[in-house]
Amino acid sequence: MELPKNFEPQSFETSIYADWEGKGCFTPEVDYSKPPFSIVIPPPNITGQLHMGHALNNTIQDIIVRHKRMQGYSTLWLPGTDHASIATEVKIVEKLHEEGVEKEDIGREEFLKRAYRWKETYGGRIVHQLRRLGCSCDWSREAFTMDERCSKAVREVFVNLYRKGLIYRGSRIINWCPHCHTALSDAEVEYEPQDSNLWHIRYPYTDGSGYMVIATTRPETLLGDTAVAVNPKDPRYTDKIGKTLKLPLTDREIPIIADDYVELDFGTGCVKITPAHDPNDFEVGLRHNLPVIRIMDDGGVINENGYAYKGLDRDEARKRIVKDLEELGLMEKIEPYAHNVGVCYRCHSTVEPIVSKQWFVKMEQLAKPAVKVVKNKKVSFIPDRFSKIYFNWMENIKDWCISRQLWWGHRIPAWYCADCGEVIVDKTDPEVCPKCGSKRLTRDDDVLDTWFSSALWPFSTLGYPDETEDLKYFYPTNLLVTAYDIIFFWVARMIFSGLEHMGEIPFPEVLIHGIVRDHLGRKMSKSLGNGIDPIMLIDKYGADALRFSLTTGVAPGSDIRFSEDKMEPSRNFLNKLWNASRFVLMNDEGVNLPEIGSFNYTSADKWILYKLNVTIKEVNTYLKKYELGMANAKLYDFIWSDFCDWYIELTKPALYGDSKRRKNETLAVLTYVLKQILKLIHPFTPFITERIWKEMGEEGFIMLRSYPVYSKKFAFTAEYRRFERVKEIIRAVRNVRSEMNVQPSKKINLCVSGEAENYLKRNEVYLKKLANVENVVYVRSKAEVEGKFVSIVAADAEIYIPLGDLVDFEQETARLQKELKNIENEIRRSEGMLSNPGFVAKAPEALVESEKKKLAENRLKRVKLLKNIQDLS
RNA sequence: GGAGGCAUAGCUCAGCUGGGAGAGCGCUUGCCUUACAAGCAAGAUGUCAUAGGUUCAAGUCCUAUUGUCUCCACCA
Repeated sequence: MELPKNFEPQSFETSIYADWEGKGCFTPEVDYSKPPFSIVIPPPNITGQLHMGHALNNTIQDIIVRHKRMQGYSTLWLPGTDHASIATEVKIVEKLHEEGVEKEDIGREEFLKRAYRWKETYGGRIVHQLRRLGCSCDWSREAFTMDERCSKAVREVFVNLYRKGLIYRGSRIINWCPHCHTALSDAEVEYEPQDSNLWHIRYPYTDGSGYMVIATTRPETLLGDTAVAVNPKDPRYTDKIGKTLKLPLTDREIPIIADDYVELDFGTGCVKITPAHDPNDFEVGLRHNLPVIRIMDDGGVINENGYAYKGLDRDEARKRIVKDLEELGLMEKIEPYAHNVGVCYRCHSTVEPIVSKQWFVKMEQLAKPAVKVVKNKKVSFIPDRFSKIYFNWMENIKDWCISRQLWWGHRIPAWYCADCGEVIVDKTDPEVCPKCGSKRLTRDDDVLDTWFSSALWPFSTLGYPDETEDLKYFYPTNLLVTAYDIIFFWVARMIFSGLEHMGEIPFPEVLIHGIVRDHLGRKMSKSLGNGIDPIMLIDKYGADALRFSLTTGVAPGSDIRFSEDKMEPSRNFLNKLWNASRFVLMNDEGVNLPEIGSFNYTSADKWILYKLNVTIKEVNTYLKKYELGMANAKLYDFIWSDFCDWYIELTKPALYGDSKRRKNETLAVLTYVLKQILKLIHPFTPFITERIWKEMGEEGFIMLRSYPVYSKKFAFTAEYRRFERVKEIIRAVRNVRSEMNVQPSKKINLCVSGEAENYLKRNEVYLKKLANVENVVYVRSKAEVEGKFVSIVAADAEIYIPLGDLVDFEQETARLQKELKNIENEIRRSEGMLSNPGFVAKAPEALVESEKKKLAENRLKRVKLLKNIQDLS
């Protein structure tokens, strides 16, 4: 039983993971004698590589999952990947392009073949990286949003929604990406600030009575104008309403209409209305029954409605139109103007609002119950403030555009009859038109928004629409863990989908965490090149160190600033744990240790067992609340400070002493505490704990053992407090040694008087070992102390350290004066509180009592200090 | 325009339902003490952004201000 001298996580992490996986440790049974606990992973895109965001998200999940598993839940962490329709298609198109091929050249079927091949090659990459992280996912249940199971669920849901009238097809204004050639949902549009101009253009009245000036940021859309609007209450234009204008650069005449949408105090108060290319204008157009003229094709090129500008790209058209207007004297002025421009979240091209025929999900009816379950806390966000973000979105939601003009994804299950025009939406592919019997059916070319299938993830992965055992046992899942940036995309949609299709919430809790930023607080991104590769960190420091770093000093929901230098403290900590374990193991000579509780504990034993017990309680409490940062801190402190710095040192006299019995009893406690420690911290650092566990002479894996729980048999409160006093005295002696420049190797003697004699006698061995003391002499008063000495004052003890020539009276006086000052400050504080009648009357009694006790002790200390100072002079 | 977060030691951040300011890194001093120098021991360092308020008691609760970040909306 011995560990290698050096802590080298690289040497064991991979094989331990393979061992776990091979033995089926991650695969839970559907077992009704146990409570279930399930989490579905936020499926990473198959295009992705593990980044720090994934590392954080999955570390959090794995800690919670491992804790629950050890607590005896039948625990399922269901992994999988997302086909990421648009992201993947963009990638594959790019790759084809590099080969000199366009997707249209090879056709849909061949394209999909290649896409699947690409998925086979790269889609598993991230899944293997999760294994490196130590994620205890049940790979036997691994899902993919486009696999058979999930696709069946998608089809089921689409057809059901369609039949309920919650999915419809219609011409609406949607966001169009001219680069990806597809529609986008509102959530897929990002806004970027852009410096542009506000062009003021003259639109002449048709009656020749001058012109109206309109202001626009998009002069090229002039070609599609079908009206100019003014506010009905605008006195400048009341007499103009109903007149017509000659639309420059065209042969069209357009009316002046009145609409409240126009602001009085912006621009000129006149707005050009382009229903086909602006969402607001589209609404205005509907109200006033205006024609809708599309002037751009799907690639952002001006079409046949664009007069002389036909065939020009939208940017080029803008330049030409501005130039032509200037030449015609129709450009009143050009003002610089900064505004936000919508861009595609995948390719960052400027999004073009256009009118187009698309499929939509009607949201109003679905959103209502989804808002309600969060309002009445059936689903809670942790931290709670994120529910506001959710409400804000859900309560202002518009219909969801779900069709995408892409090939990679779930193809919409709708067929059109060429003969009668019937639309057929069904769970099985139709052979003939049910209305006219025609066989000339063509399937809709579009695929569904990627998020349509992700919305079903908590139940599609468990077998929906079939009533599988998994679905019955594990649904609803227990928790969802995700970053706040996909609350809209994903969380909200899962909630209303679960309610609609399962009739039940998908999860009662949503744990929201922050984003990993770089050391300057910037988002880690490819374009900035400031990302850190988690796999590189794992190679260098080990997965445990990465996991520990990601949970150190974090508050729920807040962002993390991360840089590589956060890895060293974690690695050092694990090295500490490694070496402490080596210490325990190397002293254990394979003898049968006595059972814990079968012998009398020493004061130090009781102290550590008490502290361990408290730590167990705290860690469980924090884990239950998902306060990983706090649990992490408690473990760190207990292991490093209490166990390593104090307890291990305290055991050395017994381990190196003559009594075999004492040695074995001490070893029994050491071993017990270490095992508890390993279990406690296992969810955070699974590899090192499993590796050490293998040397501890236990059968099986630590990951399947039960998690420590608080035990009343270690409630040694009084003993703990007394031992804390011993520690205080040890610290004080060390301090004196240091301040008096006593050589660390030099042994000193202590003279003790006061009632502390009682317990110090019993703890002498620790005093001697930890403060390097030769002899402890118990005296009545300091008169008995020989030679020059320095003194330490406690409420229940006075300690004199004869140091002969090392003692400088002046220095010693100064030291005692400083101590006196501290004590007097404390006394003043206590007196202040206790002389306040409000405090005595209203504060909790226990607090008042402890304050009184402190005051009494400090007064005693003051008296002793004053005496010692007096005696020096 | 609307909503929210953050502001604590030189740096990065903890601080739960109010009750004597903490960690890591860095810094100073001394130590290779047979688990660990990726270490041990002893230290120094804070008008907890500002101004009010509530309370016996405020880093913690309330209000306002300043700075900063984010999300939503998107007025042409």
